[in-house]
Amino acid sequence: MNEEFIHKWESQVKKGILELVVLNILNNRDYYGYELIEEIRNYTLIEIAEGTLYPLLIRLKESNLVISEWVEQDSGIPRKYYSITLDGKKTLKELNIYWENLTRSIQKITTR
Amino acid sequence: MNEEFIHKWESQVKKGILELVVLNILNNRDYYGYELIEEIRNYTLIEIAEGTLYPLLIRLKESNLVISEWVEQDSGIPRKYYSITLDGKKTLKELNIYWENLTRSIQKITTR
DNA sequence: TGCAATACATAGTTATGCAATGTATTTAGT
DNA sequence: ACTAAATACATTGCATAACTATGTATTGCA
Repeated sequence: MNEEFIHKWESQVKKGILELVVLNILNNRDYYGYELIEEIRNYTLIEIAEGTLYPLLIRLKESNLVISEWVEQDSGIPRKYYSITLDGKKTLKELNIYWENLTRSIQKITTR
Repeated sequence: MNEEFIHKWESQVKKGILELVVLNILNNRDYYGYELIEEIRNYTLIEIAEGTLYPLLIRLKESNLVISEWVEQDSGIPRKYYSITLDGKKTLKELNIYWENLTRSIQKITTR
């Protein structure tokens, strides 16, 4: 009945959260874009469109939170690998703190 | 250093989440708008601007998730009280399920 | 008298997710 | 050999929502 409302809401909820997710994943090791999409799909069940991720990675790069490097493959299309920067790690720490407080707050509200 | 990035990110993260918070609060009892702002501020440390909440309540009403009623006061300005509808309760259940899965997924990523 | 708090509301700005579309290479199936 | 799907990147335009700024109006306090 309210499927449309819920669908729109789910899109809105992803705003900002996807940056948090991507930075946390890149905090473990380097990834290329297409790989990130699969990783997010597998580990979180979050659907992320290509038209969402690539601009997102560009924004992270422009904010100096990640750097990128083209890597030629033995066969196939070259991949652009992304690495988190020192700045990215520092910022991520603050995002994670904010996120933790936020979710704890909401937990209190939903379970009373 | 990246205060600007973090500040923008915090705004983006609130998108959708504020609707979840408001619906959960209204699921306990009726509130008027101004009261909701204080309630959210006190219980969650989430800052919500008036220019955010009032349009949000209008959207919830237009989606038939809440209804509103003007209530005259013995003294002072009349208050517009909001009540969650049956439709709102059903929708809220689904939002809470999605939210729970989402936060659990992110928890896995941030703590590895 | 004037300022802060209460209580509602809207217009314009800004940012992001997403569908649609595009390019190019490789692989698997028939 | 041909075709479709998968891989891998990217951009344009639309819809949506948070926020700043601004506005109206009442009440209480210094």
